[in-house]
Amino acid sequence: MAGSLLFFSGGLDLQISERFTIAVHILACVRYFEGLQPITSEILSSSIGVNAVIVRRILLQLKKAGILSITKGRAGISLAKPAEDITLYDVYTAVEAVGGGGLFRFHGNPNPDCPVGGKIHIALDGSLRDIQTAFEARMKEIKISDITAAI
Amino acid sequence: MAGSLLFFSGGLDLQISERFTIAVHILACVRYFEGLQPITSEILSSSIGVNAVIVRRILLQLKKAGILSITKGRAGISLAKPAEDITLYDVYTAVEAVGGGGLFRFHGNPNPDCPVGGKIHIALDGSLRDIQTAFEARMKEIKISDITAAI
DNA sequence: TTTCTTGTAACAATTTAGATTACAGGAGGA
DNA sequence: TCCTCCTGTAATCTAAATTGTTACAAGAAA
Repeated sequence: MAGSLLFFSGGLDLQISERFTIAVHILACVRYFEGLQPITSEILSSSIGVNAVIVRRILLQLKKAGILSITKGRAGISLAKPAEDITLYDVYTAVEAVGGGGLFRFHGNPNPDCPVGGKIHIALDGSLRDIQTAFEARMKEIKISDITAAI
Repeated sequence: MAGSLLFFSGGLDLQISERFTIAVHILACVRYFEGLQPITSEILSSSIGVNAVIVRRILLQLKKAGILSITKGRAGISLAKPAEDITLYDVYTAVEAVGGGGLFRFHGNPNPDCPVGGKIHIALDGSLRDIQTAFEARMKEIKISDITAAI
């Protein structure tokens, strides 16, 4: 098993974690409560039902992606742009883009000496990318405002 | 946190594991070597670069899905139908359909007393389903024969 | 300056996948 | 029929990742 190391690494990034729906929940809350009441990670935490630190970590990712504005001190969480301009794809990349692995995980050590093993990567990659692209395209069509409209 | 249990359960099935690309690799091998040489889980294991037991487990899933025919005794692994009739979606459902969770994981305990938390589920589910559908639709268009054609 | 809240480190607990060993039980050839 | 090969499957282990939790430094506003 310790034979042919591939350039692919054994890296495991899993796929879409709860972070994604949590992030959407956060944005929906911010949008909904903006102007009505101060929004803190603690409040978000209680609406979402996960630990406040988890919320803060995701908050940071959304901030880094330019989706949220955050100031310390008293309650300073707000959308950095209109909810109509934030797509689920934006949220997905903000929150999930760790290692850039995409949806699929490729097994790490196909045997290069096997006619199939040596080419499976190149033979499959294009298709996987197509699928991922279709997935992302649909995500780009759905906006945070679409979600909040249903609330 | 042990407050409001949702009907959603805390069930976590992760998403697309290596099983998927391994399964495709298996099918490509079977297709490629059929008639040329006997195919065993051991041989597949060495082409794929994962343990033979892992291969066998996936073999069973593919068999259960009606994609492969397997007999015990000597080398009896073959496609149960033409490679043109096996889509990546078939493989995906065969291998990944554990619990039927789909691509997304929903956080388990949104607060039902919060106007957002109480509705986030219903507000998001449709969109998530749309995205998943787009993903699956593209998968249905790609066949094992497309993969082997590139080998 | 005081207070609130973010930003972040450190670590435990949980979960999942894949690796490995072991072995019972068909299937087919000799 | 017997022998051998290989599948089917359980049990256990390891590694990786995610979430939960505690704790605290630092920034912003009142």
